[in-house]
Amino acid sequence: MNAKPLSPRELRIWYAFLSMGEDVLERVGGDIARATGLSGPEFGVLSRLAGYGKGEMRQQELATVMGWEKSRLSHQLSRMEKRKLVERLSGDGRSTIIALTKIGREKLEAALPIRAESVRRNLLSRLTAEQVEMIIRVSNLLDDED
Amino acid sequence: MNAKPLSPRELRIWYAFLSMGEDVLERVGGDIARATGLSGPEFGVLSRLAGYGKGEMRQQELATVMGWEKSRLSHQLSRMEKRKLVERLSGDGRSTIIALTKIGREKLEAALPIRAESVRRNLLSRLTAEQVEMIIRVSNLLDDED
DNA sequence: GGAAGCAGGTTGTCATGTCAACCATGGAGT
DNA sequence: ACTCCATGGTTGACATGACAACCTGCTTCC
Repeated sequence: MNAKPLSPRELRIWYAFLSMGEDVLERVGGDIARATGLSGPEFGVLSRLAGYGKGEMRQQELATVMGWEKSRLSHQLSRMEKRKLVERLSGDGRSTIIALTKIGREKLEAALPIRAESVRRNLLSRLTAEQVEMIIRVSNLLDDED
Repeated sequence: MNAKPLSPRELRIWYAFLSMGEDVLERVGGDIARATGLSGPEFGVLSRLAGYGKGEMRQQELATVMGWEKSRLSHQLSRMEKRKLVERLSGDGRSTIIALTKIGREKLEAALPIRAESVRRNLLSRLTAEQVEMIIRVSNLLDDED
């Protein structure tokens, strides 16, 4: 357990891997923010809410589909509630229902085509079919592990 | 300018791309943090400092090689100074020299093999030669664009 | 020499994330 | 009924990040 530090070649691969993700994410997030004022996390919450049923979901379920801890989601929802993007409806006592507001839905509708255009321009249009296959394969690979 | 929303297939690719980066980054960062107590940003600053000359660099130069804004770096250095990982030496009046401390260097030395092992285990060992080529190619592609 | 301007840093404010401690409700088991 | 306790949420403290406003020495240029 005293591995040799990464070689220059290994370092290059590692940095390339890191910058690949950061860069694309920043571009797409920036496009959405400039067009609608929504941040990445805000967009994420709104799109999940809209994607299930009528734009309502139990908070715990929302946390699960987003892959977030409960406290992270609670903080995020508090900020979004202040900005009228979502509202908290009292559930059955120990649970809480999160619902899209009118404003939240409108902003989301405006953001969807922007994201589509940006993802296509910044990522999809630059990938060959083999590269797409690889992304899916590597991603599945990594998801499955311990 | 009213693009159709992403299709389910496009969405799958996008989410796969996102999770690929997040997941690996979280594992490597977690390994380093558990072993040494260093966070990702802290490790980044220390390794850049050690990588150039004797562990000293002008603050502005450090910002450039990290690709960070000056205010982000200033905040980060303040926190790291409080933890005795780096120190600020007065430069020529309008500049500041940032230097590794003994503690900073020791923690960095401890972290390097951990990172190497973790990057190999979580990324490099899972990629074929073609996949490595592709990562470098896609990354270069994306770096060059406006 | 004096005004303008810029480069290098700092600071404040707010959004985002993580972690741990805490609170409240609904059951389970006795 | 009463104690326990797991589940669902909130809160506080702190690290991280982005952005804008603000200082402060040089230079430049007239």
